[in-house]
Amino acid sequence: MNEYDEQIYRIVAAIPRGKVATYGQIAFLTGCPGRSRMVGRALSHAPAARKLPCHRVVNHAGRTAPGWDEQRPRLERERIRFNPNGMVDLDRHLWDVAFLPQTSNPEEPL
DNA sequence: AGGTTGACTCACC
DNA sequence: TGGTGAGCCAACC
Repeated sequence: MNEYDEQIYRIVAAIPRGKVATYGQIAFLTGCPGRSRMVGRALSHAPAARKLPCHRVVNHAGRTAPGWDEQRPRLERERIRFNPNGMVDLDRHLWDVAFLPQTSNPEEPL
């Protein structure tokens, strides 16, 4: 695994229970905004041994990953709400790390 | 080497 | 809301 993937995994591991993050958000936190596709790829290849909460990552619209039917039940198990259209209610559950003070380092796990 | 493919996003309709 | 098209970039034919 390369350093960039490691960085992504660290950030994903820091997503709190009951919250979700978007691929773009994570790409931004790695210092490489615009690389959301790379985030998706890294997560799709994430080793199971890491036991990452990758179900807490959705796309910018709140849609869950295509072809992964277990993601939604997992989210609902943490009391995350879905809109009638099948999207995560981002207004309610989006990880608000972007609003943290600058003094905190989002790349450090909590 | 060059075309295709994605767990994506944005700007427009 | 939802569709489309362009930009994106590493992995994979």
